[in-house]
Amino acid sequence: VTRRPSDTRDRILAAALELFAERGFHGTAVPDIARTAGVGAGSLYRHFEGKEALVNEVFRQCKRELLARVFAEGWPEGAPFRVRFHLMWSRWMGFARDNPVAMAFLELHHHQPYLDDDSRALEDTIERMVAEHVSEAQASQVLADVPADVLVALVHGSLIGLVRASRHGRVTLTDALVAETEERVWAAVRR
Amino acid sequence: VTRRPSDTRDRILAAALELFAERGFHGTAVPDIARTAGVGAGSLYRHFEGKEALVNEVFRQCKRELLARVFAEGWPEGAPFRVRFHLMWSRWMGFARDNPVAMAFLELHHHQPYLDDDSRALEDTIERMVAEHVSEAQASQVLADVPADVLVALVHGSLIGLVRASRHGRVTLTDALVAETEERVWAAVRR
Amino acid sequence: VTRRPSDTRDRILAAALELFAERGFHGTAVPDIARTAGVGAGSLYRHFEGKEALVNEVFRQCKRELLARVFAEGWPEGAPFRVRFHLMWSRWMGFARDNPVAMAFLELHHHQPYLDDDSRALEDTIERMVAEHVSEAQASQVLADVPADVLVALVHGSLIGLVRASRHGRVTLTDALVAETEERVWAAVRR
Amino acid sequence: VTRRPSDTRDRILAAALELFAERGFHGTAVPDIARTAGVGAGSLYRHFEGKEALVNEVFRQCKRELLARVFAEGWPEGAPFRVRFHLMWSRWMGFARDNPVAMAFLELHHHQPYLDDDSRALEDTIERMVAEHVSEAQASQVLADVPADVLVALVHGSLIGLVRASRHGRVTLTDALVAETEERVWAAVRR
DNA sequence: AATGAATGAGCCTTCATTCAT
DNA sequence: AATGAATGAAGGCTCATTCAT
Repeated sequence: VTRRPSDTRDRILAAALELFAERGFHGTAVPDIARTAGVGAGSLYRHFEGKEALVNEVFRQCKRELLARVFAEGWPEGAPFRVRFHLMWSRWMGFARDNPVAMAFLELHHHQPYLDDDSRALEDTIERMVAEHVSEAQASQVLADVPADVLVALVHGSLIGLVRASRHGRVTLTDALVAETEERVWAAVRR
Repeated sequence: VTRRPSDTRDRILAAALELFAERGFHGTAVPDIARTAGVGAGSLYRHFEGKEALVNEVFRQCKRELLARVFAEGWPEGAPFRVRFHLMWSRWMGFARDNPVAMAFLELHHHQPYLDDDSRALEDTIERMVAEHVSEAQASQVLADVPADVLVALVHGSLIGLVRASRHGRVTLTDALVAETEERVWAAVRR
Repeated sequence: VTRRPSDTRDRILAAALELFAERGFHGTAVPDIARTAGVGAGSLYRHFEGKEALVNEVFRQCKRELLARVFAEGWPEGAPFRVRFHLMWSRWMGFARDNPVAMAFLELHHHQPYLDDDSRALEDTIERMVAEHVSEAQASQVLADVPADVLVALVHGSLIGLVRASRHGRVTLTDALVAETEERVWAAVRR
Repeated sequence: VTRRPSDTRDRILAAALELFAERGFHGTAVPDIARTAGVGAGSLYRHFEGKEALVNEVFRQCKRELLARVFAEGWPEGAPFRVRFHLMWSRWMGFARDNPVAMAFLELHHHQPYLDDDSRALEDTIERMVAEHVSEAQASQVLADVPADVLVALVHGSLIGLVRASRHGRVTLTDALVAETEERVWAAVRR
């Protein structure tokens, strides 16, 4: 059956996201992706150069979506850092709640050797954006006087910890919890 | 060549730890492990039932070492929670600094489907130990009044975040940093 | 290269029959089967679940062909036993002459532990059919009054003995010889 | 532990006979033989050149024992053929009854490619002895006037058929049955 | 003479990729 | 554009054999 152009491509991307998130890159077989996508094994190679190109595409799509969600829509560039921190935390958590599979995928494929230059560039972009905000806030003496990367590690680590706990069903990411944890993490990083 | 008894086994375990930590379970080939260990491919199967049994053995060994380091030697069972928190944080961080490869391995193989019952039981043991301390501290109104699992996620996540940052060379785990971060994380979880 | 549908499967079956008959199950390597079939080693696994499933398929195919040859075409169910004995002997011998490889295969794989339930069921079917004829003939006092299984063993053993001798080139299965041996074996089992 | 010289060798031969008879040559692992013999894997290579030399030794031992049983003790060289036929049949059957494992081994390893020249020579010796008796009997017009090999095939096949049936529990080789079947097979081959 | 850990060739099988249809 | 049979390199594992003790 012939489908709407790019439908095939999207089905493959969705299936790949799901399986890679669940079993990792090396643990996922290309024929399995094709089957899950409901697509012939050969079709995959018309849309992607190979398995590596496919993970990278999925990776970039997830990262871009996350980036768009956190920073793009009405991001208050000049607002006080505390306000931006609030938006960042709540939107990031919102993304995690709405896209648990994408979040699991990103966690599992962070800094892996099969990620190509484009994917790494995208990772760097995000990290640089965060780092800039933090440095600027430290200059304004809003944040604790420790290396910026330490603060980033604390915040990002806490977020990942919560997301993982939610994936294992030990925590539920309600609005109240997101707000509460924001306060706690803020307490860890403020001056 | 014959070696001193159990040397072979240890060499295999060391090589497996290294490669699994670097490339993951499915990304590591058994012949590569053997070659890294400087051992014939078949020797692996005299000491372990297979690749899966091998990861599990490595996993358990790492977990046990971590457990021993954090809780075993002179653990002050009755001391105030803040004291125990200090020990836990500094020892755990010390383990991470001394065994970065083991730490990376544990991070990568957390809750994977090829872990067997024994490995899972060991994971549970550690989680339960931590959870007990936290619950007890909450009962004494030392810790914030949020679900215990949330506090655990914040602390564990922060620790992992720092370790990962140190692995990427963005942070150096000096004694001062360990002490400083302990204070910050404590600020996030205390009442 | 792509072939006409199911050609690959048939080529594999033919090669497997040949090699299994010559070297036995454990003595035959899957890559050898593939090479003999003029097919990639992986193709075997698209058509059969594995080496064991393959022997079983070959086994069943041989048994079914033998069964069809001996009993199916115009088998005179009500005729006197001597007539049926004649048909059975001559057709079975005919099968052996026309399919010496299949016959060797069946001889070698009789009652082996890697045969599955379906294959065993087929073996039983044939044995039961033979046993029924014999019992009925004994009831009519045509056959000697010894356990039916003894008569079956004498006839089947004689047949196998002749087939094996013909395989070793010590005997040639001419029509005259088939007729002659039928008389001799009949002399052994008649009342 | 050190054993009586040649005890080790005998234990290995016994274990090899048992396993080879059960699983065939290629289906039997050398370490299994050693374990069954209660002997170190290396010891096997002090007594036999390798796996092939071992099967051949077992083969020859079985054949020699059979030969001794049938022809050696008080064989009446000049007696009428019917008498010799009686002795041959009953002694051969006796051997099968007393050494079912050896019999199964011989059946399974008949004419296999890993048998060496010595083993083949031994097979030929027996066949030649039988053939000589038969030819001589045919010259005296005691036996049917068909190629000697046909008669041999009928007798040997019947014997194998009965032995196999007894192994599968469908027949019991009592003295009465041996006598009865001797008469029937004789009926098949006599003039 | 006996042992059994060590070895590596070779086995069965999987899977990323190709290509005729 | 889509398919899926075919491929063969590579993976996990076994086992006949060796050799230091």
